[in-house]
Amino acid sequence: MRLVQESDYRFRIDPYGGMRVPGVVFASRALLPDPAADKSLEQVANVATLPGVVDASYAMPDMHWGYGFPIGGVAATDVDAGGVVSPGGVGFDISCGVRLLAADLDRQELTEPAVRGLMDGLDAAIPRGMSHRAVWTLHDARQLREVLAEGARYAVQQHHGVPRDLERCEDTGAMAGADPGQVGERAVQRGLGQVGSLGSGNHFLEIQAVDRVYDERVAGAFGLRAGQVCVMIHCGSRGLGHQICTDYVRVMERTAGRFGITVPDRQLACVPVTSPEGRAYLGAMAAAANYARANRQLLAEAARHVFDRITGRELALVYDISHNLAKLETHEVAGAARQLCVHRKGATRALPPGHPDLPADLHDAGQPVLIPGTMGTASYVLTGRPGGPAFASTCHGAGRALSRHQAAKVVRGQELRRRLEAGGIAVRGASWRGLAEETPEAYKDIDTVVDAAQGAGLCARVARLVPIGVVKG
DNA sequence: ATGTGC
Repeated sequence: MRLVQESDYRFRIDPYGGMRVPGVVFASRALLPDPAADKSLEQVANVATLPGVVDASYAMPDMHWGYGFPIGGVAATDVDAGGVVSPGGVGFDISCGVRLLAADLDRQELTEPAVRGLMDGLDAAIPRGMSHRAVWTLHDARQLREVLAEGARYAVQQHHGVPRDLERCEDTGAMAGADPGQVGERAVQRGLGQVGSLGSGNHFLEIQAVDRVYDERVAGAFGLRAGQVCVMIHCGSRGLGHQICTDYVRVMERTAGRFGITVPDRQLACVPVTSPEGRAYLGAMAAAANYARANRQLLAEAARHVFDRITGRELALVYDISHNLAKLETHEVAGAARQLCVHRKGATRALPPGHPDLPADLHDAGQPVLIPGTMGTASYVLTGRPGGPAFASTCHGAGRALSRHQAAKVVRGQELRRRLEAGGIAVRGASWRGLAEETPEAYKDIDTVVDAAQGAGLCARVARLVPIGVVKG
């Protein structure tokens, strides 16, 4: 493989083997993965072999090794030119994403006892880890179908939220094309008892404060100001999305050959978007996306109740955006508008100012892009930039540098909690082992990743947030 | 990420 540096934050992999387009990696030299330990550059090249792929197989600065596609990967296929959809291009945690809420409260107003009260309240109110608890217990599969079809809209209809919330959700809270009938029985069973639960791994709910504002005008449009207290929620579609991914990888492994498709890695199993199997996957995937949105809506409501009880203040939704999704979008390719299936896996949509899909009050500001940091480190709010080079996409987080196993050997959970609390960050975990696996040393530096993303022209910084307290899945 | 593996 030949990796050519094109500019400070852009590398090109020239086509070789079956690659139909080049690979493009947006990163500084220091952020590039170590090929001895991480095969994600090879994965960028593998993705470039997929039928119908256009422009390039892209990777964001937080890229690392994933299932088939790299995490931090963006690839678009031309729907009307035999373009494929691949579950590995979305990931197991379908529509994993981030929701940010802003309190009408400044950091200085938040006393020590209030922080403790909030953290204890959230500790009790936010189901997480491997427990079987959730905010909502659905009556039956019929009610789950409503969640799968209508997402956060259904939660708001059921009075778990206010209509304004939906204006600040991607796709106003429900992805079109969701087809609950394509969701298998096992996925349904796993999904029934998990609406309103964080899960584990890198999922969290944090109380944060706006540490720095880079663009006052855009931050103001997003409802953010320096010193403001916020709540960030990072979670996905739990066992339901995982089961859907498992089921459809299996279906596509069986049927890809029927369409004459061969791939360099069986984890890239895919079928044409327009095939019955492709349509079925996209219908089930959109249903899982809606499940994840309802999940975040319910957890936000739980946090609102705690904030109201302890501080008497409200939480306004800034935005809710996914970073694991395939979407049918229109983009210009070689001067012509084409319908594309844009896979973003560990990559965030970043609509620029003026984009027609933005709500009217964000027209001049662009889409809020929410980047969750590692436990104990900063998170970012960004916005899209006109003429962005990767189908209006940017990074999604810090990106793992050590495996879970390696991370757990670096530090013990108890010690990590003491360290964070000594640094003024309150911690409410789910398990000591889970905490240790998420130690900041196991991740790349978020500030460096965001520098590279902005330097590559993918996005622009709006605000930096720092943690006050973390409720860890 | 995941009732953490075939």
